[in-house]
Amino acid sequence: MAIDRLDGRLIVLLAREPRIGVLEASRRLGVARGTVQARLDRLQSNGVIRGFGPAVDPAALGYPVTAFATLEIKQGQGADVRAHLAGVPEVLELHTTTGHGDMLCRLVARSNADLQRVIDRVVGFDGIVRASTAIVMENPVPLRIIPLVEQAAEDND
Amino acid sequence: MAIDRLDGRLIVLLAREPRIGVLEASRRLGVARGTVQARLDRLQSNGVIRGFGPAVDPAALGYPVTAFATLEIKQGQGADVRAHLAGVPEVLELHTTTGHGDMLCRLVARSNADLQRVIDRVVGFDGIVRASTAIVMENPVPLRIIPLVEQAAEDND
DNA sequence: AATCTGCTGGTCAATCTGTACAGCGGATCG
DNA sequence: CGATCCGCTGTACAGATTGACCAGCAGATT
Repeated sequence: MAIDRLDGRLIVLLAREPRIGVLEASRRLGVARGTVQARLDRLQSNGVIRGFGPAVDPAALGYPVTAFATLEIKQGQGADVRAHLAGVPEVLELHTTTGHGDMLCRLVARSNADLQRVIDRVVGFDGIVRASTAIVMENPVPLRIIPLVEQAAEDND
Repeated sequence: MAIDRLDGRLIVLLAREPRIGVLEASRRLGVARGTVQARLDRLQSNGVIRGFGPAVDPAALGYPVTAFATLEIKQGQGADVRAHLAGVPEVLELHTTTGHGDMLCRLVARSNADLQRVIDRVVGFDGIVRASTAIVMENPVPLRIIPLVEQAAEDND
């Protein structure tokens, strides 16, 4: 669970250059190949590394518009709303939260006009009382993990 | 840019089982290995697939609390605020948006108490006028891309 | 009809993977 | 203090995969 500096360096290295294999990683880190293999196995069974899936860019797929929608849900309808939203491909992510809204979801669309269609589909469901949408203009910090990994590696060192 | 069914199947296959190589993928898809290689190359230079970095779980790293903060920014301070937030490891993602707030960021923390520290650090900056935070309780739909890829593959087929 | 493009099925050498082993140093424990 | 455990090193091996080619072929384009 707690990662040490070597784990941190390994993760950062893999994040920066995913194509290098275990052997090359061991060379870069200055440790034996078996060590890297053991660390990787451990990190994966720990769940620290969930996998190495391809990072797909929705924009390149033809969905350049991103938005966040805050949804207010009718009491007791949570499960139904979740199931409904899970069925919409443009819903990339859904959270239930504290605070003003009850749920927060990330949407993508083919254009601003298309976003209207997506929102209609998202909110056109009985359990949803109200929705407010914020369209993303810029993304100054894309989803990242390296700084956190470095932080965690130093804390647990 | 537009992906066809084979691209879609390839991406989905890789997303589901990242460890399989080009050879195994070609077997599963029933095409020649060279074809898979060519498709992969194309998808990567298109930017559809940005890479194969490790998917790190912040919770397993010791950061089980996630929150979204909506920030209101003083006019003209955007760039400074961005730089400030980019320097906070617990800020995993930052967007500028339309709507009530001006920015939306995703935070993680070691605990609810620790979240206070993170928020203080985030909002303790001159350009930030107001912040409202929503703590994530559940994550019914974790960040996903497969349904969108399938959608895109069928549209452009 | 000539061209292009993308896919096929095959080859090659080079590399990497998974697995195993013995040795070694540091830390833990009775 | 000595025994033991654990993680890392360095090495070995067979088997699989990779990247790079190639000629042939079918469908679409010009």
